[in-house]
Amino acid sequence: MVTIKDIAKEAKVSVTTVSRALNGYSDVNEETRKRIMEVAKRLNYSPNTLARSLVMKKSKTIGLLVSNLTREGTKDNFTYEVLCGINDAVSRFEYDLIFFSTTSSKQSEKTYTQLCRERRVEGVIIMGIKTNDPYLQEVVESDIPCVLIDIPIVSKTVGNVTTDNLLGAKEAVKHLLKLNHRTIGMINGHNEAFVSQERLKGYKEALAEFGISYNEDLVENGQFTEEDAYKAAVRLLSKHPEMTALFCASDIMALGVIQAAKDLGKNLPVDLSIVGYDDIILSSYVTPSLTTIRQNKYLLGEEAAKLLIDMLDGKTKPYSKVLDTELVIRNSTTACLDQ
Amino acid sequence: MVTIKDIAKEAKVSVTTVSRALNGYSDVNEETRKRIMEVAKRLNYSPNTLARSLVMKKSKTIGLLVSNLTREGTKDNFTYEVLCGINDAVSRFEYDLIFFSTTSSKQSEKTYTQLCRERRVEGVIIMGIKTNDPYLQEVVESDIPCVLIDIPIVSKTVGNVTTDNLLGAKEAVKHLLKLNHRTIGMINGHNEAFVSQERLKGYKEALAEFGISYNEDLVENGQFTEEDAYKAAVRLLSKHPEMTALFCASDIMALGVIQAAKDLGKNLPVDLSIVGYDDIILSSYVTPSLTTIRQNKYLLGEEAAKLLIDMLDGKTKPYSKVLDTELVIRNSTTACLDQ
DNA sequence: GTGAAAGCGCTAACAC
DNA sequence: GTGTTAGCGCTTTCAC
Repeated sequence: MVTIKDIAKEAKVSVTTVSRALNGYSDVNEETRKRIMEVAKRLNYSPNTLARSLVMKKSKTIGLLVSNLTREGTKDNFTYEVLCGINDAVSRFEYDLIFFSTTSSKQSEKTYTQLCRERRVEGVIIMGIKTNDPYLQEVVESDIPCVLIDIPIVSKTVGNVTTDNLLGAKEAVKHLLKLNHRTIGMINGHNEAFVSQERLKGYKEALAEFGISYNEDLVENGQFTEEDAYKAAVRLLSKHPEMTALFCASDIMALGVIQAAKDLGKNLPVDLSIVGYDDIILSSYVTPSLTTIRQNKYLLGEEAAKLLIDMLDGKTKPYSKVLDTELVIRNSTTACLDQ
Repeated sequence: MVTIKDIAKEAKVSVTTVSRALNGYSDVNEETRKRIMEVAKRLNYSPNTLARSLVMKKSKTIGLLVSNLTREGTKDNFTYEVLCGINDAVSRFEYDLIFFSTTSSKQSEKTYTQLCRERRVEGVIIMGIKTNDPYLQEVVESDIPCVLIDIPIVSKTVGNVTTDNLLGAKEAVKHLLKLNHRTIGMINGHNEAFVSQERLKGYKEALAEFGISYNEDLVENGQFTEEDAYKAAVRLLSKHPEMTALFCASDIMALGVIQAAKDLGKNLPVDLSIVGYDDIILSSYVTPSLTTIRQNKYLLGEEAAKLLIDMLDGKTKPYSKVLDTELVIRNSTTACLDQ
């Protein structure tokens, strides 16, 4: 492998000059620069970023920690789309992305800080992590710049990007309320997700605005999975036949709910209106097509990467960026005719 | 940042001994080792892989070149699932994955070899690349170990993993032939994909087996997109009203074909049987649900990573691995009643 | 069993 | 404008 030493020898200059010429410093004679460039090209030289990073203490890499890069994420295109956004932004700024392959078993062996320091990443983007993940505590205490996706923590080194989950959920439920529904259930995710907490708040606020008191009996957790949501829906609908609408904290869960309702002999959407959350591809393909709250997942990733890079460049202190959501009305919701 | 030098000082030994102790060499006194380990832990030491890689000339990283990590890939969960497989396998073998963020504009500035050498990756996995991509030629000539996904090239340093596209397509078309269809069209991808060439061969072979001569007028390219496939289907179905079945080289395209057929007033599947390829999630959700050829995308990624790592470990020479496909029969195909 | 010393490929004072 | 030198953090002969 050819090094700057080889170039130096060939061009009859010192390695310093080669380094300076290659890095575009101004204090190099135009002629020598040209000669050096020519030699570098002829020898097919590639700089060794490992060596450079070692001395500069800058690796130009961003770590990516995805705790749910699993086949379950396939239906839900969430992770993938966020990834696209991150990748596009990161590449625009000449950083490379290193994928930390972390399984829960490995987490116990290696701490978050170790993971990052070993690879000398300059910053980290984290997604899909639960609020009770042991890494999270470390992230906050660590001095490694980091941007969290969907976890509203801000510290000296930690920023985050998320969508407005409270408002999104509120809008979803208000949509149902405006359609005259008065007994509205909710299938939430799980308690270890900030988004679930926020979406529950939104649900409550919407009800309150319409003078309806909150009944915790109408809310169940579906663990963000189709199967659990199916079961939760069956329980909820059996126990509360008066329920005319259900708000689900994710489209995947709404899929399970739709199936449950069908299996219970419900005629959708007349017997039951359903609103999802996310706007995944499948939403427009299920029958009935799903009314939902759209999150711009690509933008979520892009903004996360941009925020992190701005932090790394010292252009900004960490902060919390909240993106808008949008109600998408399809065929799974209709006016309530009861009473 | 604490280094082995700090540990050496603290433990009152030389850096050599620290290095040996930390790396589990046998020729270190048990007591010294224990002391060193204890100090390392107390100082919260993390090894610097950059420095290690520099001297060892092994980076324990695998490059990932994905040329279509775009939002268009969202519908099609292909890239995502392959990625999951790669990630799982790679993490099992203690490698990390580095994502080369390559846009076509960047490709012209930096050659494939440069990209790899700069980061000193030990090997590369490439997917989504077209057969006319300028990088491909380089890949073959380069001495960097590489595994291609869905491109059947083998060289001294290049292996590949793919599914049996010829057989898959053949099975798809034979399924239609057995249902008594005799005028079967095909919407293929584009000529710059090996899989398209193979699937076309499979289509031809199936027809030949049933004594039907190939008519190129019944085949159009749909560029692997829903929109182009829609247009191609409209053209094909208008020009050939006698056509009773269509084989599509991807499910995404089949989605477009279904829409086209509906828009032309066709009653599916009675008026037109459709077979797709891939078995994406949407396939079971569209109406009618799609008969298709299933590819195990996760396995594709997993096998690619395993092959590459085996090559890196010198356990095997590069070779071509072909995975099986499976016909999944749903509601978009039915017996032909014509004649 | 342990240490001194060289070197991986690069950048950056500092001198000239 | 260019070269000398030191050093980034680590591994690895080689000698003791």
